[in-house]
Amino acid sequence: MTELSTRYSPNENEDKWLKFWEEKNVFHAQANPDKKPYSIVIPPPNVTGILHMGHALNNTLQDILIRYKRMTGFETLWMPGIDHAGIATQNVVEKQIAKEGKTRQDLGREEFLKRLWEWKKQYGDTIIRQLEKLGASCDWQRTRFTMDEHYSEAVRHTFITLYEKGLIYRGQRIINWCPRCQTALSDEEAQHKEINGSLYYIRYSFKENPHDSVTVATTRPETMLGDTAVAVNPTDKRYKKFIGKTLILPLVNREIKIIADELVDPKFGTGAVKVTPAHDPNDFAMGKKHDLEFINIMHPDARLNEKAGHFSGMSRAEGRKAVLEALKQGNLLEKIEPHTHAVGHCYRCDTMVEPYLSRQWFVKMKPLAQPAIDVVKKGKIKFYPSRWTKVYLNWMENIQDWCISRQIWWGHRIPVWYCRDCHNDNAPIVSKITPQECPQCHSKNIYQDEDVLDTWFSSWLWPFATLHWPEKNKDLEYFYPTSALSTAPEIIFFWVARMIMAGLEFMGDIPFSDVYIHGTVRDAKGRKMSKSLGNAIDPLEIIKEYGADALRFSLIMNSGQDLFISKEKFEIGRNFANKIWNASRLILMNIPEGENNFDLANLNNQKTLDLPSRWILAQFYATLEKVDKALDKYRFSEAETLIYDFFWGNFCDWYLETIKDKFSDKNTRIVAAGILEQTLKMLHPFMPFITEEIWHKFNPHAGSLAVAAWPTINKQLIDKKAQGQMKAITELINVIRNIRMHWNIDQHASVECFVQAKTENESDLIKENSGIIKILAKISNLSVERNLPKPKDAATGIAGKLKFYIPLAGVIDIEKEKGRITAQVKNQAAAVKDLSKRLKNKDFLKKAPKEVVEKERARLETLQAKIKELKTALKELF
RNA sequence: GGGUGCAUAGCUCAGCUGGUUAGAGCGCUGCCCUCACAUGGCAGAGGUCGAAGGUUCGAGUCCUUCUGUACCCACCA
Repeated sequence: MTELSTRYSPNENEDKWLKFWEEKNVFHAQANPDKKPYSIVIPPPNVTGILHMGHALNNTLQDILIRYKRMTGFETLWMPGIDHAGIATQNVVEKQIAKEGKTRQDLGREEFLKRLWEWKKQYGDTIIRQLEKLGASCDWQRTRFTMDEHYSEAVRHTFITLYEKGLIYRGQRIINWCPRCQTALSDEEAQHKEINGSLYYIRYSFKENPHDSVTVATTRPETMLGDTAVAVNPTDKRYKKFIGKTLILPLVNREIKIIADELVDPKFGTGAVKVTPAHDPNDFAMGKKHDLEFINIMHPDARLNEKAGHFSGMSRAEGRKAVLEALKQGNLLEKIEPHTHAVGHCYRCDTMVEPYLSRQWFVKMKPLAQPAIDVVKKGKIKFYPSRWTKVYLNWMENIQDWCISRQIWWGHRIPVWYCRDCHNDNAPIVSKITPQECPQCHSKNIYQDEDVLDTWFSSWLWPFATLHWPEKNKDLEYFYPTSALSTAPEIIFFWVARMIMAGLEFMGDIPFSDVYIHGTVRDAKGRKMSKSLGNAIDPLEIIKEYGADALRFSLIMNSGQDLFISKEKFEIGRNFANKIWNASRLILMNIPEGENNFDLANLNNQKTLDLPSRWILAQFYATLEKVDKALDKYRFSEAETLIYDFFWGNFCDWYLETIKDKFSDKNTRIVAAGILEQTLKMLHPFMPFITEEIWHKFNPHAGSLAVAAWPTINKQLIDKKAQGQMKAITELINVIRNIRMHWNIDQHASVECFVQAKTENESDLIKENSGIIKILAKISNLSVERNLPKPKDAATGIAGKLKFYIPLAGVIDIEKEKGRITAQVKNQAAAVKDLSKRLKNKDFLKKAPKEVVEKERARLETLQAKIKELKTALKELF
């Protein structure tokens, strides 16, 4: 007899098991030649991160995989770690020092970095602790940081290797510039958003003939201050005669030429385009081609600079207003049309990105992309769900060079030095260690590149740099390539694609074979959950209130696609945990102190077990088989639903209800406790805490359930006959209950039941299981006869092939009973009609598979028999 | 401008290779605080599976078109 409280309270248990797991070191992985490796690298959360629902979902998914594989005998490594998140983290600390009224420039680089490291030390492991609370079974001893010394070396090594291969170069190009963060961004970091803007039509007049003009259309009138040409399509008849003519740029009075370029679409706007080579990627290309002047009219913070004449000093928005006003004054603004277009925004601060001409470092991507395309096309790497394959390939096939330099301070400094004496801008010193002098002129007057590398330039090494690459070692050899990667769809380009390229380039092998892409967590209205919208549900709050198991279980329940979350959705997990708790409680209360070997293999002679036991064993193993299959295919919610339905719908609702008075039987105890134990194992990856808790109630001296062996399928115990027989019994009980409810029989009152069995088998089945029927349907006296006259004032029930009577003198109303049965006849009639029609169809008989025809025929017979019985019952009422 | 999802009960979603009278949770109705659990039990109501065509003996499931909706990508100013 074990005393447990009637409600499961997760908080008392969860911390206890966290400590237990840590003390027993159960999540630690070591290269072990006797086992197969299974490894996952965590998508490293930002060092600024706090746990949100997306993390909770993604890390639960990974934990399910890891715990499942650990229990099925793999040496499992789940590598945890944190990303330094360059821009994001720098922004946080900049805000912090802003409160002191200072900027990073005030502090200077060294002092600012000191503050960043202090910040990292203080807050850097917040999210790690939160992931632990979620139950994530990472090998925490290995926790990595993308700016660890080892890791930084890997980053430098990578840069140098690619540079030497000619895959990294420095170039003057138009890049995405965030005027607020004041750094370059990659194309992926500029996120396009639809803007309802305007298209402005501006007149540029000819130098020769100031009364005549060409009208250009632009969405960004302020950039006209940097125009150095107007372009038209060479085939455009309207403008052919003007090519080569000179225009006077309004407001600036610069002479600019009309050039011809097929980049110009004659159908857009007026067919004449103003060309601003320093502020637009297309114009930049034309500028190069036609040898135009590049006039940068902006400061790095997007204020107009001295090149903008008397507009200098204005912000881009003010500048636009002022330029438009000036144009209007000069009657140069022909018209304004509404126009929506997509504009890039900084993915960190949401500021509108400026296409900006500057000198940056780039990675040449095409050569890296090709092998990464091949491995996916060949199926060496598979995406789950598979539709993401196309998204990946499409991006890879159109890949652009990657801008990797950032004008911030927090990150991996670019390992490049320049010499002031020989001005080697074009032959920089690229070195893993800080050089002492210029190798050319031996000058000591050298300085390092001011910039740092894109955060993703370190993250793309994650699957192997966390294993101390480039150093050769056992772990790297054993755990690489990793097995699976789970992440959000928006990370495919940033990270997944780049890891595949890096893995192939540096390790010569894929970084993982399976990529699982999970859904987006949204609120009940379908909006993305975010702090700024104020619609976020804090997973920690759910853990506090309902427990980590409930959070995990509820999140996975509908994780097949995007999740629409509201607080009530977590009740399903809480309720299920409570159900598990109470079912365990029932069993524990009925097991003698000290009895603890419930190995199902110990059941002597399984054939002699009673029907419910044979049935529940069959149901369990059938479920296990399906759960295995679902997990192997990354069908998490399906696996979970299978266990839920089995445990609640079969084990609790039926099995436990049938054995409440049979706990004195040893076999019953073994089956009940044994199935529970096996279910706990099956459930452990989903709900690690409560399963561990109950496991130890049954096995007080056992080790962690996390390292217990996953149950193995015993196909012999999937007893089809028992499943069929139990179905007949439960159906009988259901129909009796229905009749009781229909006639408002007091729930505590017992009734009599007379069953008519047509065969010896049926009769035996009912007799053997009369105990269950009596308890579950509240029957006082159950008699089974081959031939049975209808008792007086009795209700008639048909359950499958069985007909039975329940005497209800004084309760039953003959007219109402007629109505009840007639409704049932009607209910079946439609199906009978449909079936017989199908069975008369010659094409169906000829073309459908035999089994299907047979099945339909059998169904029709059963239904017809049932209707016949119902009709007889109706007659008997007269 | 390309691409990808989704549309099934009042709500949120299952329904895998086409084959019983389409399922679950929540909500709703009725009855039960029965000694595992009211975070519970039992019974029940509720669906012409977005629309129109097509393939097939047979379509929620496959194909085409359409409508609505969500998201992703893209240097037409």
